[in-house]
Amino acid sequence: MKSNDPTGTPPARQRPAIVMPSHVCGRGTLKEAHRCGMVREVCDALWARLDGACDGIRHLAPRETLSQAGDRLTHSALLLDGIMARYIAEPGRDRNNRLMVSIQVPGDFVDLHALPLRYLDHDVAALADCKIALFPHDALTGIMEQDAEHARMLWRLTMLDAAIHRHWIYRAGRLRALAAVADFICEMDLRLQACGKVRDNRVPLPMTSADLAEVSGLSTMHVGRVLRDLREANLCTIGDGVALIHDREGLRQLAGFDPSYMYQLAGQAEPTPPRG
Amino acid sequence: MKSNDPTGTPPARQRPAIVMPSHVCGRGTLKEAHRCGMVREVCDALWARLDGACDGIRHLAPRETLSQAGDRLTHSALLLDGIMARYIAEPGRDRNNRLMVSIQVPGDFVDLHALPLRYLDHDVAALADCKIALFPHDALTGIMEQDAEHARMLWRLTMLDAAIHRHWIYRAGRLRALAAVADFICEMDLRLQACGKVRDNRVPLPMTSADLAEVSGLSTMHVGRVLRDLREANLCTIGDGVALIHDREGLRQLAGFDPSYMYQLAGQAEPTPPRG
DNA sequence: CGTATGCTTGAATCACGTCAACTGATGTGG
DNA sequence: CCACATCAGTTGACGTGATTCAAGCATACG
Repeated sequence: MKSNDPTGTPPARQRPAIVMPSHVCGRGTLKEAHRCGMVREVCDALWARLDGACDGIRHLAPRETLSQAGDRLTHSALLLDGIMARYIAEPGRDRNNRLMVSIQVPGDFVDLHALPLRYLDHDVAALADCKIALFPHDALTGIMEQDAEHARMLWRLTMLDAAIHRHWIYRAGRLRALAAVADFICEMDLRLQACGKVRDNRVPLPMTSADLAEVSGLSTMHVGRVLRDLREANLCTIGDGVALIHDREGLRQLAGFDPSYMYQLAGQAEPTPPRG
Repeated sequence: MKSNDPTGTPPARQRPAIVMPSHVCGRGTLKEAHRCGMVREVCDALWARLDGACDGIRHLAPRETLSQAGDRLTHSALLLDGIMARYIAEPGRDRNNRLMVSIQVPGDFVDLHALPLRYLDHDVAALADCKIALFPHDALTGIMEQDAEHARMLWRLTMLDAAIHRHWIYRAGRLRALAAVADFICEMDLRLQACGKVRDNRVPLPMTSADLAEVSGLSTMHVGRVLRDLREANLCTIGDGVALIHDREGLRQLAGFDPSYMYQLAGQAEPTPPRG
């Protein structure tokens, strides 16, 4: 299967894009507990249809690769538990020079954009132990054909992803190291709150300094300095798979954080669009 | 109308989101010449439907704003001629600290993502004189309802946009000033080639150093230094609204440019996904 | 017990930002 | 016609934020 490859030799091309579900599935696979975070937006009817379309649950080990750039994909995955990341590694697939372009939390579709695109421009991998639900593209196409409102919602989910992409461009282009890391923590805080993972200001964040470097485009060592500064400023303590938020307001102020780019997740009422 | 406001006073909220078409339109508005660049992907049937759905052509002056973050949008626009940009300006709408998160060339839908999102997280403005075709969201929804294949194609167009977003994240996070600007030029070269705007290696690029600074997250003056370096390295000469490519291969090598993130636009055959 | 992995620290270097002054082209009103 | 303003581009000096390299030190794991 597509695990991380310690031999360093690139996996042969034409790797089987076939997914091996660990269970045979069908109606009743998706629990109400899985309807968290971004996927909370879908209506009951669509959720029921997705439940019927799901044809597998799969577990991923930490650092395990789900798909690579260029793989022909036949399924898309909803992240049920854990945390996953998407990487661009140009040129020549240099592992040490890749950048994280997206991160997914429970309730996110990890690679729904592969439905209209058929293959992706980036790699998808698990950061921690993960559980995903698999949906054949044929079944998703069927859902789109039967109800345009459902098609619009699936589209919308990928557009919320794109809105986050834009914010990441802004972060990388305009924010300094300290503000950039603070901004990322604020985003993860909010997104993990939305799927009920934050208790007592403890944000579960199974990422090393090296992971944060791949998010922010900084060097690992400078990330370490930034984390120390955030800790000494009594804003938050990051490490051991947890971000402990000491001063949420201070952290947001430092980052200049405005959550409106996350639309519903920011907790705003739809009819009154945010204004700066 | 929503022009750039020299008085400095922000336009009153609840600005009319109503678009004033300069012509009354209908079938026959879209010419075959407008089917260039990204929109070349749409099939004849969808193109005909879009033609029927178009309810206005609008001209924009350089620097004129089409819409601002938070505006409730009722139309989406296809760029027929000119060049447009999308900006994030946090916090507090500081014009001098905004970043360009996207750029649109003829054949791009400028704000199709507003259809599932209803309002946007960023501003949209013209860089040069522009001509856009307007499509009411209701009519686009009608197209989606009638043919799921068309819905999938509209979705796909926005996902190609998102793929470019991801590359911009990569550029901002991983590339140094020289490589980043070179990379941007390579992208514009390719995209403007795809809409037939490049003749004799002259890429029409109506952007100032300040615009390029807003693309790359650099200061205006450092952009100036980078442009000088590119010129003295005999790679390309940028200025006066034109990028003159002297050595396309050298430029791509400097940037580490791999166009596969632009999918069809990169000129690859669909059945053989690109591999690095 | 040795060997990764993850975090830390310090010093040297470099890339980029900032400030200020200057040029040349364009436009405007008297 | 000239005086003046504006804007795009350029240059040089200087400050600083981030990278890089090297070394040290835990913990976890074979």
